[in-house]
Amino acid sequence: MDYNFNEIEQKWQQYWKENLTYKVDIDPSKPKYYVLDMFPYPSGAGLHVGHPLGYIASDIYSRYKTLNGFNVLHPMGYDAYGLPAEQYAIQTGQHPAVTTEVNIKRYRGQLDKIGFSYDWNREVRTSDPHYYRWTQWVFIQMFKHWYNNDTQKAEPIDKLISEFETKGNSKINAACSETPVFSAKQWSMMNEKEQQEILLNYRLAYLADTMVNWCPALGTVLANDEVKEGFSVRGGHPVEQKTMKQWLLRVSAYSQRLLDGLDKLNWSDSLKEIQMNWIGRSEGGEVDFKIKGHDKMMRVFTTRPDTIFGVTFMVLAPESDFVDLITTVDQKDAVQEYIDETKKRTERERMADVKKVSGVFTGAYVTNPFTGEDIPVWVSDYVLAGYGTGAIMAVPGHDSRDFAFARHFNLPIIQVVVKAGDEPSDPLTWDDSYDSKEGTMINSGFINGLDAQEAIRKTVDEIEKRNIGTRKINYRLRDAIFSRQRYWGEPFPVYFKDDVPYVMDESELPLELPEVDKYLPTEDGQPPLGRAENWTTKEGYPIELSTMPGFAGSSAYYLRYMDPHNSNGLVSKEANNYWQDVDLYIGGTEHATGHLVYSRFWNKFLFDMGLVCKDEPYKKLVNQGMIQGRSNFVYRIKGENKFVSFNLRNDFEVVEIHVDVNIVKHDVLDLDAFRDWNPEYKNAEFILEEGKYVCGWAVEKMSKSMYNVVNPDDIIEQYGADTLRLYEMFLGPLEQSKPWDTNGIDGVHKFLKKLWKLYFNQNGEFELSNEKPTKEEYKTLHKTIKKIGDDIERFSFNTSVSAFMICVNELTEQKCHKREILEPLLIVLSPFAPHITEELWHLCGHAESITKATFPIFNPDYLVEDSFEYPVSFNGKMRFKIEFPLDMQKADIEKEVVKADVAQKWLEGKAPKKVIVVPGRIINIVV
RNA sequence: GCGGAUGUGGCGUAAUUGGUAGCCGCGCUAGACUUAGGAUCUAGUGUCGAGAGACGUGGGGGUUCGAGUCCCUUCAUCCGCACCA
Repeated sequence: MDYNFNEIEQKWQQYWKENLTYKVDIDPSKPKYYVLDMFPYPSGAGLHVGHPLGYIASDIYSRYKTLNGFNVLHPMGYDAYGLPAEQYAIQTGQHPAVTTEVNIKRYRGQLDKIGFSYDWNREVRTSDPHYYRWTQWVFIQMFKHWYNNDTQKAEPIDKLISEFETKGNSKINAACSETPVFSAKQWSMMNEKEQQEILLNYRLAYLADTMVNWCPALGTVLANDEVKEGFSVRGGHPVEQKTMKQWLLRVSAYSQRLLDGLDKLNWSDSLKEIQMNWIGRSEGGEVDFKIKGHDKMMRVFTTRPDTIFGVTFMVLAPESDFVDLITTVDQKDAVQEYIDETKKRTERERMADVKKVSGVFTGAYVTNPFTGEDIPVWVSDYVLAGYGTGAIMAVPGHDSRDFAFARHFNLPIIQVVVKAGDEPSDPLTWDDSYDSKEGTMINSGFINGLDAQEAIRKTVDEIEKRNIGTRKINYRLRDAIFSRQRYWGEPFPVYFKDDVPYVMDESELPLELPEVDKYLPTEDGQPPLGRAENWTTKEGYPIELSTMPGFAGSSAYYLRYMDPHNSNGLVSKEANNYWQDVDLYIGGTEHATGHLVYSRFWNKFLFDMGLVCKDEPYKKLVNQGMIQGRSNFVYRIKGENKFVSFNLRNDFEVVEIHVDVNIVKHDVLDLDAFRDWNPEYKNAEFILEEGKYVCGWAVEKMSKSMYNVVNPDDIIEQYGADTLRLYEMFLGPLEQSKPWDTNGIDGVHKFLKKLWKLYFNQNGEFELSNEKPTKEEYKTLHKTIKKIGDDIERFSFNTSVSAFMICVNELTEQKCHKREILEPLLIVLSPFAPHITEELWHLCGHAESITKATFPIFNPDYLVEDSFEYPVSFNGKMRFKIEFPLDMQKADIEKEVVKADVAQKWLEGKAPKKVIVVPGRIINIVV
């Protein structure tokens, strides 16, 4: 019987489905293990061969854990809301729900063919009202909570209100927007609207005027992680800065906890690094500078308070409130002109000429609290409004941006730090600022002679003593803008009364997405929901028109999988206590600053509420590398319909043209297929080399336009899912990015055929012998058991595949057809190739699925040897091998090896200087 | 500029603690079987050299009996962040 993979795979996929093989339930008798894949956005293009890489890895791990007695939760679902479906809807009028449904069906079909062990009973879709009801519900809870910096956790807003009622807000240490101080009495005097506006400053989900990333082409605002270099990540449209009233999540309240939490996580260093940079903690202090001729103080944030004696000017961000306040009459026009100029520039342009120095003097001065000197205040766009206080003290001597600015505008530069071994020098001779991370303070009054670190401490102490500032930690992490002016997303369970937002009662959930006639903004610029009829509460209050962003639905999906059908809560206590958290999360690194920050935040909030038992959601995270495309080229002779083979192309003037990789094998073009590929090439002629047309190749992104997309369905059709699974793993280390190259797939497919043959006799009948295996056969099996177990534990799946090949090669050599070897081998292989092993397992006479088997136990006794063939090196170069018993004494080996005939040649009659013997490893002779 | 990762045959890669560099596979070469081969099997395949042998893990230097692995230095590629005070 031949290995008929198509038949076998369909048969077992059907069996698994009918027998609910992969259904899991809470089972307190077994340890739990939760393996999660980052769920996909179901795009219209379907899956290409790169998408399942991580899914295959996690599936192998899940199956392995199951075989080892764990109760494994391994779910899958869809991040079904998103821009592409909506853009398509705008173009075609087709409801995004319809296209999404079609795409999901296609994804599911493709996933099923690969033979994953997902419990589909637990599938979630973010666009399903049963699901997004809980997204909305969490939003309501965030609205109803504030962050108490003293207790370092979220607390109910009611508690805050009663605090306001009794003591006002002066004693409250909250993560909040800027709010004036008020007393209990003042609070009680406020009307409802005023109170609600104050409360918005405290809520974890709040509405505020903020500078947002506005993308005109998409007609929506975007979060920071959705913008890269001034363009939208989705679609690549330009993004501009604009002030708008938007919903935000107070993620910044959790900055420190998000940072601290990283320590405990088993994530790659590079990923942690990315998150640390994104959160961007910097320690320093805030200092007040008295503005001359005003009562007000100008507060700046600095990480280097020690350099305060080196301050020669101040710089304000163009958006700073101080600009209007302090600009003198004769500088007004110049400042206004500069601000108008900067406003016109897009974020993109601003970033493009970082090196270009620009700015304008306000005419105003502040007083340095330590030197008493007057310092001019400038405005420049190198200072960001959103970071620190939007104002800086410039220390041109020791900061390269300040240095460039001072040089450009001829402002004084003072050296206040000198490195050990250096002499102070004249700043006029410098090309750049002087590195001051370490060194001794000079020209710095009371901190002169101190080491910089010590000086920082002493300066801050002094600042606090004089009550002109405080120690301060700043974070780069911004609150997340949470509204999108789009249709295809979760509606906000929010209505407006007197322009003040209120959340709906939980009983009103889910607030379902209404129908609209068009998926475009309204004529007066309102979001698409402005087109919905009766988009009001029962009482007639208008409902919020924005919808939630993509990360809303993906922030707690891992919790919902634990208890997907629960209609009383996001997740039950029972389910959460059992499944706890994700033990293994596999996905791409592209979510490092988006999803992985937001969902950690989201989870910490739920943890504060006492709803979940773990404060970090993803214990271990593995980033699979990207699968790039491998493109092929043909070379068309200019002006002719004639193509020249790769190695002859330099003899002609040619144009390089992408050719579909699916009609190229081993870089040799299928000429007939090429002629059929495009009518233009129907009559193409070819200049061949050795009778073949050889194509060029390059590694590029996998995309339709490069004709290098390889579809898993085609591979499965040709080789089967087991081959696909093995080959994806065989390509190289999981975490490394690599091009997809179908060329090597034959080897993996041959391996399966070879495996298959071990179970069949010469007449093609299934036959195993019950004979006792030889020592060698046992050794082969147990070596493999050990290797595979170790490899899976460290996600080294590529080496597993070659270990299986070695195993099958050896068993073939040994002509082993013994049940005692070949049955356990099936179990070991089954996580990788579930179909063929299931088939053979049943042929072996088992009635139950191989997934219910137990992973064989490695017995080291089978690997014990009594002698070892030592490699013998001379001065580190291996020259010959010689066998000695393993229990032979070092001294005896030393004597024996020198006596050996072959050794004489290398010793050239001389006595060795030294002989090193590492038992069981190596002998090295120094001559 | 800062941070991270990676450099090994024609190609994908292996070498888990410093101990035989190149496992496994692709491709290639030769052969067997075959009407045929994009099937199967056998042998070979890092480079140079007729050979003995020499060289060889991006380059240079070091530690060591011994370095792909450790240290210093340098180059290249990829990724992330970036006027963050």
